[in-house]
Amino acid sequence: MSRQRRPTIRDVAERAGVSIATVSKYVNRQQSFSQPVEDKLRSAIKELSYSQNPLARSMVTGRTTAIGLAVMDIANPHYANVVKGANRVALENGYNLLVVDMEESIAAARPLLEALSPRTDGLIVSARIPQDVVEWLADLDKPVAFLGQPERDDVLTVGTDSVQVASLLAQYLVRQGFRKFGYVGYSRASWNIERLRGLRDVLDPAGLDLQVFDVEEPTSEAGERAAARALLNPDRPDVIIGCNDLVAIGLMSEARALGFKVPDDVAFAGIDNIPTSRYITPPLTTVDVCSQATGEVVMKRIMAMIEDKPQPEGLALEPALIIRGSTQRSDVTREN
Amino acid sequence: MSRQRRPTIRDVAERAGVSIATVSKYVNRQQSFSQPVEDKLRSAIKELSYSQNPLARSMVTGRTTAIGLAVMDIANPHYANVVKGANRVALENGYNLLVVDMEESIAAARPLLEALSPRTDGLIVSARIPQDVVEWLADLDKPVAFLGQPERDDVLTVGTDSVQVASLLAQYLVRQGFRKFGYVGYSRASWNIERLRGLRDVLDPAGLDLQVFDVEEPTSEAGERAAARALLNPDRPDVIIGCNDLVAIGLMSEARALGFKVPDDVAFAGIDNIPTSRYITPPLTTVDVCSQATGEVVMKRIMAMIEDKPQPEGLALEPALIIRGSTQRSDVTREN
DNA sequence: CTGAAAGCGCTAACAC
DNA sequence: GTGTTAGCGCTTTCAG
Repeated sequence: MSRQRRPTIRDVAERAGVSIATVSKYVNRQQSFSQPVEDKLRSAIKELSYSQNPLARSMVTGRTTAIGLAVMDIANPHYANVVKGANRVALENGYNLLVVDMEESIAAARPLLEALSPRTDGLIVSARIPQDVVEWLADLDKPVAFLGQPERDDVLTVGTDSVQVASLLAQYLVRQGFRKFGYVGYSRASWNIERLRGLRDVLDPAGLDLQVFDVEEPTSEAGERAAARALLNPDRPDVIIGCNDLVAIGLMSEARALGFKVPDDVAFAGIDNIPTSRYITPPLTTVDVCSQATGEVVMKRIMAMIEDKPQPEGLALEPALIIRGSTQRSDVTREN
Repeated sequence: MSRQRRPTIRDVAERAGVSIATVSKYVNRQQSFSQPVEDKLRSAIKELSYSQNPLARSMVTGRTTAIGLAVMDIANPHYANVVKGANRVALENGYNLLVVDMEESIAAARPLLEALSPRTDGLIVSARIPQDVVEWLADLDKPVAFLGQPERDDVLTVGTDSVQVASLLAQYLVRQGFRKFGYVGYSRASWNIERLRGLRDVLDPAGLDLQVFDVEEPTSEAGERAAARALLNPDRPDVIIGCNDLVAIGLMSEARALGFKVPDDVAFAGIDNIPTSRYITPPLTTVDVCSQATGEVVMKRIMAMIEDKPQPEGLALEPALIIRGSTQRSDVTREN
């Protein structure tokens, strides 16, 4: 019905009897105007219900006031919370956050980012992307920040330190008296090797055993499928660490289905501290990686880059051990 | 360092020794070329790692090949899964999905959508937005689809029928022998009244009691806070339905913390069938509202609108009852 | 099959 | 204060 061409700046200029430059300046509040001109402008804009075309504007200014955020899997609550944090800060500062989901697909990353990049003033990207894409991004005339573990000095990366996160967890578990460790990792993730190192840094010196398993995707379903491998062997670990909470939840669920008592037969811990980990039985011990704060910090940092301001100080992300029932055996003195 | 301007079509043309028109046609695969030209084009593009600027393209074509999706809360797994479904279909068909989070904030909707709209060929919007924004969207020169319950005939809405969903659940619970019902709703959501009606359609004729409570936000935390109100009264329900799984999970968790046996003292059910509902204890009975399929369907429909094709057939969304432990009392004969 | 040229809607000098 | 004009990077007639 009312489906018609959007009015342009030229329509407004004609109607108000002024030049298009004047309309542009008015719309962008760039100066003051004589009363008659201002009145005509206001009514012309209202009558046509004109609004700026941001695409055309971006073409000439080179700015979009939008920031892109590409995550590996929006269905992972960790990423959803990163988005939450980033979104809030973006909105508070007059930016729009445009989120795209890469669906854990490395191959799709490049075209997705190519399409996203020109629509934004800056890009926030999950770190687990191929090196050539990282190069391409770094060469881009556009601020880029990565989510995750720093790998290069010349790019900004925000996230908790994976080595530290894993060590924190391992130290606690050692103190709890666990002796045989299992780690169910996701070797396709860039942080996997760091987390493994964090574990080994603690376990190796103590001479403790670590069995390593792998999932094909970092989900609860994959965790469930991996459980039997880790549990049904004579040398079964007495505590199993999932590379993230999702995996740990799947592992623990399947362990219980197989008849194991958690944590007495086998204990479980995860990493991330997603909301669900509090609600399952037993509640999951994990490490809070500050998902939402990560989003906030990366947003603040990329805004500083875009606006050529100095990087804000005091934005450190401190991972925190969250002790819950999944690692607190009844036969062991509890800490804390 | 190498921060330079993105290469333009002109750079490619120059390098390949052809005109920009030729480059454009090549990039858009609009015709075939002589072997030498094709070779030069390919290598020039590769060497410069050129990619089209979609903004400039949109300026002239009027199309963006992007579709916007505005959700109320990306941290709600239901929406995250809608995004998943929509994203997959979009990608398969050469569109980019741009997601924005409205953070459950009605006020923020309008400006967010105004910013999103011109960047897309069509908009998918969570239905719970103010009427004036709906009007504005409907008058927009752009296909729009809503997520949720149909409220107007002149706009496309995709989602499972909330009345049906609630009735399905109520019928089952009645068959299970429950007599005193509780519903913890979220009155700010447009679907709340429908869900309540679906419940009443079944309970009223049977002369069964329904106590209604409300949460201030549809989250597990709010569910936890609401639990005491619903449980600590002499006339406590024997089954409590959360308006969604998140709320139900919070309710059930707090009920257990208060010492109630679930489902024997009090049973719980939710709506949505989010992944977590399978992993908690006891597993949550719920109704699958086809979150991911909703995203797929709405995407297919809006693509049809954008491309002026007839609406695809056979895309009905059939909600399904998912029976789990949270409503299966040991003293009652189990069905199914 | 290839190229020249006219814009898409807007902003940013630069004149007046 | 206001207007003129030259593009932003690209597609699209229309010639050749």
